[in-house]
Amino acid sequence: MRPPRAARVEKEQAILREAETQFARFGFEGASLENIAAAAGISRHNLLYYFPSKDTLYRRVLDDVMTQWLEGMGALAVGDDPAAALRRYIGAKMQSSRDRPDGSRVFTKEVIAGAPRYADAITQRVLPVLATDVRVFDRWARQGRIKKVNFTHLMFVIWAATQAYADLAPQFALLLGKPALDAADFDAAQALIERLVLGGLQPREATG
Amino acid sequence: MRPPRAARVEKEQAILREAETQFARFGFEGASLENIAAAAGISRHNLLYYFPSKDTLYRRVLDDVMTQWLEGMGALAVGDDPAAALRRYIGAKMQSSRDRPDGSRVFTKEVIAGAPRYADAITQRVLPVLATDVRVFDRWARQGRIKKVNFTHLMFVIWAATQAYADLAPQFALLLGKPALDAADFDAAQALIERLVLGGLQPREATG
DNA sequence: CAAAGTTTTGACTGCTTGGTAAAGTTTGAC
DNA sequence: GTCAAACTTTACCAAGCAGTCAAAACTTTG
Repeated sequence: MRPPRAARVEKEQAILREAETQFARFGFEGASLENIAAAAGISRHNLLYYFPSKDTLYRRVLDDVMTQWLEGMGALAVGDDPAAALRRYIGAKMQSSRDRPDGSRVFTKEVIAGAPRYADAITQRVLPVLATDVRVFDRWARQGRIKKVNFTHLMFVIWAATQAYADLAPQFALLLGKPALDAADFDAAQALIERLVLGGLQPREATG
Repeated sequence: MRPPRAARVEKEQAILREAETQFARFGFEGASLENIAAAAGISRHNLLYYFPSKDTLYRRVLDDVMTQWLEGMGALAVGDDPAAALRRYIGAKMQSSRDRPDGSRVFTKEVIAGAPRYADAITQRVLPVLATDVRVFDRWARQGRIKKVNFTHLMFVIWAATQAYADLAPQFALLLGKPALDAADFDAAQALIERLVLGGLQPREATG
């Protein structure tokens, strides 16, 4: 029998959307299938028909988030202007923080807990892309176009800074006296991060 | 009756220590008093004698973490050399990430969830100290000693970068192919963050 | 319509949760 | 030793949890 995929896919997406927000708020252990199902407008038993276990659902959410991230990462070496490439990468990561903060939050919570359920995917999917990007940086450094620093840690810091505007947005908003971050905040943050990264990679004239 | 404080304080500290690791791993909803008590070597009911509710215990953990952080923050304006002050501040924050990563993790998880239980403390305790620090930056900028940027966001980025080496340490370790971050990693990260921040604040010669 | 498939629901299990009330035990001051 | 305060344990509660099994309802296709 040819199943009417459209309806099914649509329902799965609704479940995944709600799961993302609930996992972001309560973490794996704290979130409940009951609440996720209710938010998606179905019963828990029905949810368990589409995703046979809580673990399966959780991994799907993380898989989707990571797939989106890796697309941005792989594009770092496109073109050959370091400044342009870095700006593009920072912009893309920042856009993820704006558009899909809950995805980032689920991922961060998983990592904070020690990645008990997703360590394998991190090493298998992220590590090769990271290695490629670091090699690009090294080439640029050899060509004298950017200062040679520890590029692995540079990527870590860029991740941390850009993801913070998804994960820690509530705190930042509180400290800015707003109900939520607005476009101007994201623009200011992005400009600052670009400045720090590009300024720190200036090839001539060391700092301090 | 004069209670023998020593034993009591000691037991409370043991509970708080275990609570910090459990909350860091599982979050507020996911952590259980049963497990925290067991890790501290007492029964759940006995724990509830020292901390009358899960909420009380949780807030105490966060209070302690924040108190330690604010000490470092308030010291930013000591002396009058921007570079030295920033280096000192980054170093202090980085040291917190090394020494007490679980504290940072509990805090981050709370914020990611939208700070449902701690928003008041963040505004009441952090905001004034942040405002003071930003004013110091502004003075330095007026004196032409550092470039004028958005200093509030600068603090956010410094927090994000330094805390990441507590919160995201498991991910970083995985990607570095180690069981855990070592002293060299923290040193390299700290040097890089200092470089980015100080390089980005260079008063003359804008970047790009 | 009827049969084969897909989707939804109901009943149920076994377990853990935070919290209360009360009884019991240890402790230290006098 | 006495007595009260500090501490610990036992018993209990109502609620929520993930997941299994089978039956029922609905859709689609011959």
